[in-house]
Amino acid sequence: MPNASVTADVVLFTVRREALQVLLVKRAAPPFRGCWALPGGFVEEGETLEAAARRELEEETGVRDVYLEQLYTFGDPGRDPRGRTVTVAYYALVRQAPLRAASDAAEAAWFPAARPPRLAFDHDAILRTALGRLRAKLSYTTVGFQLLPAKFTLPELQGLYETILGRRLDKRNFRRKVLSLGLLEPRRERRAGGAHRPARLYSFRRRKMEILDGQIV
Amino acid sequence: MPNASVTADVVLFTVRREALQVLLVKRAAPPFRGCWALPGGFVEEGETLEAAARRELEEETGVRDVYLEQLYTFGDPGRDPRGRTVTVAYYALVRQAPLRAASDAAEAAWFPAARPPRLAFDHDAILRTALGRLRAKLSYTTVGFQLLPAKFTLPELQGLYETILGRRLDKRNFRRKVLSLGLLEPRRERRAGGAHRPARLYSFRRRKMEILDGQIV
DNA sequence: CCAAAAGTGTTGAAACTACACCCATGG
DNA sequence: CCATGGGTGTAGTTTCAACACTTTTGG
Repeated sequence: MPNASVTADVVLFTVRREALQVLLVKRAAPPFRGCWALPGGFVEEGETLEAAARRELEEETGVRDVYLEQLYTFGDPGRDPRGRTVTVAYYALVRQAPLRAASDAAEAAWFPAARPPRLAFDHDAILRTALGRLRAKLSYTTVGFQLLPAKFTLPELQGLYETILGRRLDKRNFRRKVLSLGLLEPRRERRAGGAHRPARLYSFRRRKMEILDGQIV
Repeated sequence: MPNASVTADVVLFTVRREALQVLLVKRAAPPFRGCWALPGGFVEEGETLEAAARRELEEETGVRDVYLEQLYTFGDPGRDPRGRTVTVAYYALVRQAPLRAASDAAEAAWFPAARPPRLAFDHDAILRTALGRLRAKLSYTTVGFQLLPAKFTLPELQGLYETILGRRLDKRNFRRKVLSLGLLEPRRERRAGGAHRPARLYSFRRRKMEILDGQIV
């Protein structure tokens, strides 16, 4: 006696061009046809909620192997004109942004998370919830590290935090705290980059990543 | 095109006799007939998820006006033998425990949250999740205050924290920190209680309750 | 007057914030 | 040699944990 449709939607973030970006797809079918929306869709029989979120994300955008965490469940009556729909929202983080060129079903693109276009359904509320959660978790967990590639510099890590939190951080204090966590492995190489002094590269020590949830910024 | 049943279940905690207790109901119908379970049931048409949680809680146990917060959504296939069921779990806190005598539908009773009886479905996992969340939130929010009556003493508040966290706290440090929050209004009265020195009563200043989310213990 | 719980201060350690200069590199 | 971003240390403040005795009451 099913009484509702259950969907899994994903708020996928990345950082590009000094800004937090969210992945949206253009809806190919009504309702809200042609409108931008979070990737997601109906949970299939025999499939866990998280598996549905991952499947929909990959189907619609080609993105896989992301850090994924359940966010909140939205089920107000009237949020979907087709009938009672409950969506279990997830938020996810990826390093780079290799979108599948010309995805079969829908058009997908990155948008600034702070100023997204008009969204379908109540997806703006879901996005705001995800933003709040990401900012909060950034301060007391290491989730933010998921947004960087395997090797990165400390200025890059600091810039990431500043971008998401929307405020400047003190260079010396930031370095001291991050290094004191003992999560970073300094590497011999440096970032060749610009016309100036190259920065040292670091990588993560996987072991300690899970354990630690101490406050960072 | 509904594809699942959606239920709202509630993990209601209180503190009685020096222990954290959880409210359970005995199932009157199969599956798991006669087994203890979390109060909850199907979300009705035109009803928000939270409203469903409150309604089910009151219908099955007579308890209302509780502090209620969405916890997590459980939807693994196979968690309900009747078919695909997704449950949006809430956790809730109440001060006393005025159970409705002989509720119409089900038998309801309090159990120690740490050692519950065998539970229906995956309700043991839901309970564990709620316990973890409550302990975590106790440390950095003021949710725990929801478990006390309007007037209470500092030793009572401290005992509450010790009960939930499962460890002893230093009396002087605890008082200093709690009082420094400026949330408590000392009252002229004292608790008459035992054969010993009576403790001063306090009440909450409602205004600041919502604002504050700083770490407490 | 005694048993039992309420109440009260200090000190050392650790963590946080604020702050300014030198270093290394490519052009 | 210079412009630019990378890199480093200290001092004052605040927060935290550990710790023992005096006070008030009922019996």
